[in-house]
Amino acid sequence: MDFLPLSHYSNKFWLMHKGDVNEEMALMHRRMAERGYKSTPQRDEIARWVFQTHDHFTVEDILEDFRKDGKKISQATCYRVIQMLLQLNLLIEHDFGRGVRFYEHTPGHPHHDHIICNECGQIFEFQSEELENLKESICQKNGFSMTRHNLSIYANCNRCTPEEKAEKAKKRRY
Amino acid sequence: MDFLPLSHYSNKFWLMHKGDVNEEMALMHRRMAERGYKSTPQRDEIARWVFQTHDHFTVEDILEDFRKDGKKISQATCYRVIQMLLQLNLLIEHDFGRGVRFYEHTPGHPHHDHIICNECGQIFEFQSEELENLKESICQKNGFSMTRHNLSIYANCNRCTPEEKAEKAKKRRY
DNA sequence: GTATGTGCAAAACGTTTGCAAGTTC
DNA sequence: GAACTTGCAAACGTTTTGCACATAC
Repeated sequence: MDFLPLSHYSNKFWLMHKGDVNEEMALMHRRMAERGYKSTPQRDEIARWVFQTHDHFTVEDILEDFRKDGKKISQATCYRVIQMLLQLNLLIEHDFGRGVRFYEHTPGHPHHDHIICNECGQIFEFQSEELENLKESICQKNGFSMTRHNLSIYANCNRCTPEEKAEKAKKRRY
Repeated sequence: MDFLPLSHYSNKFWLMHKGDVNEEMALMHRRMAERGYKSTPQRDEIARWVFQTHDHFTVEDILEDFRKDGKKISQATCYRVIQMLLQLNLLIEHDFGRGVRFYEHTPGHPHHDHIICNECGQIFEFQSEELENLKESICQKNGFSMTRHNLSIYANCNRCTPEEKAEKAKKRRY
């Protein structure tokens, strides 16, 4: 069991991957070409944002940043590009039961599970080989071929003080 | 690892618990009294439906059955009663990423995880003590006190033929 | 030039809420 | 009779869609 260095505490781990963004863009363009998707400035702009973000994000997060930067890309396009990235297997979708869909890009981001703090809303990631093997073997034994899985553990973290929790909970939009 | 006899194949397992409905109603009334909720015909009617249903259901499922039976209970009330049952810990909520919330009642229904078939949409249940222990130990080791968790495995089942899958997929609303 | 993608506004979806009227205790 | 619950319709927040215009190849 390994806890990844978490983007919420420090995103050093992921920043080491910064150089990958161009690689991921190239990968995307290859897959787009294969499937007949055309390359457009909007798609590139959104994809670059996505590949640069090493955290769980919502569509609103993208739009907010674009508004701040004065970039005008419509909401509809944004949703459509996210759908495309999902189709190209460059993104995965999470539903943490907060009424919004969260996304994270997959290239360079190995499978992991999530722990969501009930109190402060922070999303933590962890990996457990043992857990992965167990899931796989449960499926195999019972005649399922697993395509993806999603373990969300809701818990109370001991990472912040009650005061910090209250403050973070207040700031949470979702 | 045990596969429960699944309500989707046969609900014999759960039907054995049929006699519990009145017990569950009594439990609900006790908890309602404790917390100052008043007893109303609508609450009883909805609760009875919930406790009689040994399957994953949506609010729309309840309303549909009531419409069929000519029972007039408003949508708003239905949502409100579900919220109450959640508060009373008689119900748990699942989000299988289909845009609707699924519920199942907890009394007499031990914790289990889910496998959702990508092709036919059926929801299967299983229990694994090993898996539960592993989740618990991961949390403990890392300073989280787990309150609940949610493992959804998406897979292709081998339970029905391609034709049946196509047919079931067509019927799926969610 | 044709097929595809974009932006806008409107619709769709499940869910929640404000309020007046009705019910419970 | 005070407090709570209901039903209706309207509002909500996120996501999707229809359509006219623009762009990519």
